[in-house]
Amino acid sequence: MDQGSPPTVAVPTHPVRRRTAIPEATVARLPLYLRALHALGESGRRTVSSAALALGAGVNSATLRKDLSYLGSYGTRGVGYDVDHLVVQVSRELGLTQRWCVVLVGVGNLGRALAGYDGFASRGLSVAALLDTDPRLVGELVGGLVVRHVDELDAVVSATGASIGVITTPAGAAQQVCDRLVRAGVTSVLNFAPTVLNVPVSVDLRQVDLSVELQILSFHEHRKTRA
Amino acid sequence: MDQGSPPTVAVPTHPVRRRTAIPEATVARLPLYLRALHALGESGRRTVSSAALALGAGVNSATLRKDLSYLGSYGTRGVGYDVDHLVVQVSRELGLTQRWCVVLVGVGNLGRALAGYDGFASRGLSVAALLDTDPRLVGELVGGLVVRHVDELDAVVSATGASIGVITTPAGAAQQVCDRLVRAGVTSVLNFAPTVLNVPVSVDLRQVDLSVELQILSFHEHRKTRA
DNA sequence: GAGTGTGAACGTCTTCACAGCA
DNA sequence: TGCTGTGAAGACGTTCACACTC
Repeated sequence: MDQGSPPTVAVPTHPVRRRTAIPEATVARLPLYLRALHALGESGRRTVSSAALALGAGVNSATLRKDLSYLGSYGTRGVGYDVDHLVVQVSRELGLTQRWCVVLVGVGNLGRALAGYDGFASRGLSVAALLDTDPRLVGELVGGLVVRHVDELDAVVSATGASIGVITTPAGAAQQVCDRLVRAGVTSVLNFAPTVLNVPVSVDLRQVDLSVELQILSFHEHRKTRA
Repeated sequence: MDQGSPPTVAVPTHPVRRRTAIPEATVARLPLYLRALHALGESGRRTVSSAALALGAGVNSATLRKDLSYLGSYGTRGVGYDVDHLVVQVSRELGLTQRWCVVLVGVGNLGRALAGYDGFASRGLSVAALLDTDPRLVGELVGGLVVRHVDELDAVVSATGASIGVITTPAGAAQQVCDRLVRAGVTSVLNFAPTVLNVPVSVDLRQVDLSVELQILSFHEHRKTRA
């Protein structure tokens, strides 16, 4: 996807490319494996088979084995995977062995939910700053952080070295906030506002629309009633 | 997928099957089209081309045309699609022309965010009840609804005729809540708790893990630093 | 000319099935 | 024997390219 690859047998342009690139679908499942592995570790399991781990992550065991094989051969035939070792490997692959600072813009209920979410801190992600435009919120203490005004965005990003921005503002403000984030130096954006955002190609963007999920369920409910 | 289809030319077992079943990937995009169409409608547009609508929804225009062709031929060659008409067609396909009642369990920040989300009411989805176990929350007014105790779940589902349940509890409580929802008669579940849930095959289940998205971004950030 | 609808090509993802190793 | 690692097959999804229509 980076270099236009010829339609013949894939010859790496750069001979010392680690392994084959990890498929996006695999990347999206690694966090699920990590979650399941943490749960297993806490329950005292030292080792786990692909079947058991797949169950805990809610995927097919063949899918899991193939996914893990992209990272390397970390299993033992006849035995399974060492839980602790696999946690390290998956974490490393996801870049969670280093801390990523996150700035969050929009301190509504969703913003608060994310700011107070344990799942981040326990992984390598820490919410370093909360920003909003509402003067009534600025200065308030939310999840141990003082809410700052959006105008301080540049200063905040510089000071924290944040590279990831989360947008939990209303849809109308999202593009403007996004532009500011990008200008401040953020290179990845997670958008919860129900709008399509435009970013430079160098910036990674992910969109999450909570209402989409419910509408998909509506479709399936609808289908049931006319079967 | 319902009937085991022979590997030869697909002959419908039931001759009066409406059209070909709509792919899941298409279903997942229909809400995006609907959102873009509503935005266009509010800005006064009467008609829209596949290119323009695709831009507003953040997808490729060929993908959009193919998606819409699954619903029928609602476009006019050389012109485009009638905005209002398409809103009706997409809404109908998603089952949003009827109201679906949703019960939400877990009135934390995320629960409140969802309860107060405009995007539901404006579509066919209405949050009919909020439930929690915390006695301090029970009785409180949140988004115009009085929070009820989870023990009232059966009564609430019966009274509202709710068929969709949303779980925004901590992970530890999710499976138990899910079981209760299913026993109460809910046939679709949307789970935000970071755990894999087990449900009967007759129940539709969707999982959303907010931390997964950030971990995916972490992966991409990590990849940038070693390029 | 403008823009939809769609076969065909292409790419990606999943699953099977089994060789190979502890 | 038990379970991983992986080629091969198949299902699925996307994109191209163009015939067809207004």
